[in-house]
Amino acid sequence: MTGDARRQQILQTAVALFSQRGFKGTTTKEIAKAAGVSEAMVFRHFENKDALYGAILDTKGCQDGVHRFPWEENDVLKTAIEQKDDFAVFYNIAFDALKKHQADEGFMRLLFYSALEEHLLAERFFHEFIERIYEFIGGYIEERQRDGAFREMNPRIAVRAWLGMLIHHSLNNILWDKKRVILDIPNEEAAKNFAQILLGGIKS
Amino acid sequence: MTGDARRQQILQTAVALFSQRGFKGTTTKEIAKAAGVSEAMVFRHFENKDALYGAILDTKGCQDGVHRFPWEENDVLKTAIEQKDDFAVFYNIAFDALKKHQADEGFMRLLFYSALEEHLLAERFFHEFIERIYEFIGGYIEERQRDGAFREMNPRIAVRAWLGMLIHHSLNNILWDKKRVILDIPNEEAAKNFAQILLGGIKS
DNA sequence: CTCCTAAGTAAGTGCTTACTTACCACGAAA
DNA sequence: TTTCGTGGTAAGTAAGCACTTACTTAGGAG
Repeated sequence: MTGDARRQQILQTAVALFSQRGFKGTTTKEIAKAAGVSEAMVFRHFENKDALYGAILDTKGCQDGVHRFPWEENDVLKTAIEQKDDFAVFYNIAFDALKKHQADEGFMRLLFYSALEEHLLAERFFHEFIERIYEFIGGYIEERQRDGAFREMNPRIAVRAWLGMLIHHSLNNILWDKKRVILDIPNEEAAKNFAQILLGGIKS
Repeated sequence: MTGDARRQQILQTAVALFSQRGFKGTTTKEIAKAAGVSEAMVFRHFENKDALYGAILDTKGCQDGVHRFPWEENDVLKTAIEQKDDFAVFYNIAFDALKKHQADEGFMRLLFYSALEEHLLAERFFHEFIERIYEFIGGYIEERQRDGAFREMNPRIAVRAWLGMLIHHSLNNILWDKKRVILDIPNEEAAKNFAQILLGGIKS
């Protein structure tokens, strides 16, 4: 196996373990064993445990789908924004996000762990990704306020409420209500209802 | 110092440390040092590290104010519910919750840690506390739907959206945006805006 | 004064941790 | 045929971990 392939493999193995047990709860020995190599190989490819964790957040953050911005690649959403079809805009943002959260539970757990453990790389992720979400969605709301379509209010509070619905719903599904005892609905229905609630709440 | 007093003191010290660093991230030596005793004293009072963690979740979950229900002790909220003053109901629920989250950051962090670590006491808390919140707020919404004040929809989705706004906002303040870079608003304003958004979104 | 108990500790124990060293195998180029 | 870079490991090391042992103190009862 080439060095690069092995590096990738160790990385993937580490994602799975860190997301299940957290940073402190995962040992380098476990990672090596799960990847089918000796512990020394882990340290040949990554300077130390921290660097491995950093590399995960780097590649996960940059390459994988989780934090590409939906309005940069989702054509349905792009035309909805151009046409100022408010329901379609928020429905598609929600549907897109819920789908991605569901598809990458491991990364969600990882991010949550690193926020609790106060890893500085979690901080970086939030500043690079979340701040831009507030800017983009907040910007759209501001534009629609100028159009007279939405009422006057701090757009960032609306974004906070909106992301709250989405992220909290995913968090429930991943962490607290895995069996869907309290609420068991498909993503389409959640997206539709959340979009209706938000729009009803911020329209003029 | 009496045995009981020391036990309580070790417990409190451990809460602070576990909530900051998680279970695996906290050593028994650190707990002992922070409590000003030798490590052996920790193990005299608690059989092992796990038992110490269990004792924390027990006392925190049962005795402290975090999970008393606001509609059982907040008089302003109780009269608002009787008079079906929808804004006052949701404003007070929000204000109460945000205040409690802010006052007990440590317990919030502990709960999230134990959810990630899949500690069964987190599960117990969820079923004893969160399920009853869905029942109560969901019940109120249903009643107002029968009155014709709220539109037809699954009340639990409305509750999910509502709790999402509140919990996500607290989570942001505790975990991701401690410096309030993205959004810096007092609890009153957050409660007011969230209540307005929800009510606008579910009214007939 | 003696004995007993409860609060307390210094100094371990054996195991695990992150990380290192010194070495091997093998295929391709010189 | 030698040489050399690359992918790989066995066997460490020092520090840190949860937990224990063997001991000391202090106060109160007989």
